[in-house]
Amino acid sequence: MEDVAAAAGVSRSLVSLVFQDSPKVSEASRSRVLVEADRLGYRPNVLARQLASSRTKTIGILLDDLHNPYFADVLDAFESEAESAGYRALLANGRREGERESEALRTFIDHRVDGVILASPRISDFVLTSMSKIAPLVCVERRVDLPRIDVVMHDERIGAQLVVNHLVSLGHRDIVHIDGGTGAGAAARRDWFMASMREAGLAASMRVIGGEFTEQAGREAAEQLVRGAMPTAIYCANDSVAAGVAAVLQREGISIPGDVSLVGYDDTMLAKLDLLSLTSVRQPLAEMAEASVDLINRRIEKPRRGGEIVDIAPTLITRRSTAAPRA
Amino acid sequence: MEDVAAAAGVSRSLVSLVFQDSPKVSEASRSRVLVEADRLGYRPNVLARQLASSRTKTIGILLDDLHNPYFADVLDAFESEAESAGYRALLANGRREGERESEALRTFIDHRVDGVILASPRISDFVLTSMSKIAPLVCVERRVDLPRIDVVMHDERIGAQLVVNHLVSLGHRDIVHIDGGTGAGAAARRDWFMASMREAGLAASMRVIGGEFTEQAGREAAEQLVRGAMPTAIYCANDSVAAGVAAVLQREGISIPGDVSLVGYDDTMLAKLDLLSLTSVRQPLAEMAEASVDLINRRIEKPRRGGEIVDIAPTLITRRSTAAPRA
DNA sequence: GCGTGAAATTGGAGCGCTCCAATAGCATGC
DNA sequence: GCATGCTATTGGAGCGCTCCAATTTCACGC
Repeated sequence: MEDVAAAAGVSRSLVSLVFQDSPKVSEASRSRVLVEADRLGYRPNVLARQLASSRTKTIGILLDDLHNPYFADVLDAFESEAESAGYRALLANGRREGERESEALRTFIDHRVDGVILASPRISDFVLTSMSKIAPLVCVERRVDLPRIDVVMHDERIGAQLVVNHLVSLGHRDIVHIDGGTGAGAAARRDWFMASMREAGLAASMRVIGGEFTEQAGREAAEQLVRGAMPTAIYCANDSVAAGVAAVLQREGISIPGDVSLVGYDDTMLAKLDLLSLTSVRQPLAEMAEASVDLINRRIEKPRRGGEIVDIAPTLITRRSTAAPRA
Repeated sequence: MEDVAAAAGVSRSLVSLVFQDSPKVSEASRSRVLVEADRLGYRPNVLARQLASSRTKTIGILLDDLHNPYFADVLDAFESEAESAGYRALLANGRREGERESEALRTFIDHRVDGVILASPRISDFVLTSMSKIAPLVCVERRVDLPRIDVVMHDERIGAQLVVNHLVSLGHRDIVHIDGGTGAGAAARRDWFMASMREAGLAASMRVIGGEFTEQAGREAAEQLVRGAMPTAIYCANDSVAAGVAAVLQREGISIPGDVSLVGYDDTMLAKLDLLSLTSVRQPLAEMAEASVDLINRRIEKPRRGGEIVDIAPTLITRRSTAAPRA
């Protein structure tokens, strides 16, 4: 920096201003500095810059499990949103353990990120509360009710309604939901399914099977169904579960959607696979990402604001796995 | 830091030493400092630390496409390896564009990472060369031949042999390879397939169909095969291609492995899906990660070392998609 | 020619740490 | 009692930048 300043015949401060895109630098000096910087191969040291300015222009994104294709989509949406809002994104992988997540969160804070986005975190409320005093926190897909923490959710209620209405309008009445057990958001997904069925006047014919958010759980539930009374449609807690169900049905020679319609949730890569071509609920990740970054920005400006909850409507992507039931 | 020092009745330097785990601090002072730090909620500022020490203990991991489940596995392996070697991992997403990758690499360097691991990068040799003068670079799964850049590959030759030997020992002779077109590593995969077939004395009955590393390409190739002469086994350039092939075969009522055996590559989540249960070649990611971090460490110590190439043997994971051909 | 206000530029302190050379403390042997 | 060789501590300069208040420059009107 010193050298660039000398070469351009200006002070260090001026060079600093140029690299901050300050408007109060004359065009002449600006270009002179830029030329010399380029010639000398100078690039500002991000670390020093961050230390001096105490703003890092970085947000942390904490993911739960990169093996779940859903989180790849989440990451993509949130990273590009952060980027277009002028932030650099730092990533961390919680690997499904609250303990590791807390540690990752600490690391973010040690790195002085301007804010953190937590996707379906399992961190305890206690840790969340204490961290929220240090940096703005946004929880995505987990409804926490803590003083200064914002929440972004997609609207589970609409998701359930979309699925049930779609199936009902195709003529299904006998619909089973395989739930996500104790997984994050599983309860809401199940409850809204039941509510939607009741609304559709199908309270009598609805069924719920306990599961988990995994392929394995889908297989087990499907085997149970195959041995007992098959419904005409199966609505799974997520796409992985649906993949497990599909595997069993295929093995048993039960056709999708000929004999049974199948619906997933999250619209991941799995749903798009031609082999499965799964009707699935797509979370509005882009909008959720936008809302999250916006909430962080607003909390940076006004740290003592109360916690907000933003709900965003999902959409249903219909594919070949759903059709009218056999007459 | 000042406050902690005062509270513990020592100098700032001593506090610094404690947090560096220096061995030359007396047990008494150490615990006193630690206690006070904890009481005051002091945590060292990573930024300042990095600036002052000019070592960040961070390595950058550049991935190509997080939507490809293969890269999720890669990330996992490399991140945990970096971590256990005492590094923090910074992630970036190249999104399949050389241009974006170069930029991400720049960002890493701006952040003064101690080294960068590039997974199947598309960056030009020119950029690679100039960056390699600034930070240690390791290319994974791309065989570059540049002065100070190390390379880690899995051994494509062994991969091809494993597949061909497995199929041949099951009794297959008529084997088709759907290749990855111009994708990274596709040529090697194809060439070693042909070499292995020749070695097995099957030069006459081997076939190669041009493709790409995508599900779509798999479907197209499969349709071509269905319309023409079906082989008894299909060896795909990767698991996504195999998924595409499987979709078409299923639709056509061609049974796997009854009518045709199917083999993939990379052993991703797709291969593990019960629906597909795909025999696939597993890259030794853990070993590759270990080698990469080791190469970075060694280049930090000895920057002018010549570029090394490390090859690691893959293994074959057999599942239900392969069996003896119909008599 | 001079005062004026806005625009452009500058010097220097400070961000929170590390690292080095210098110093203090302390048992050891003679 | 003192030089010796340790180990444990300390002061202060420096990492590369930003930011503020102060200063210079400049165009303008009278």
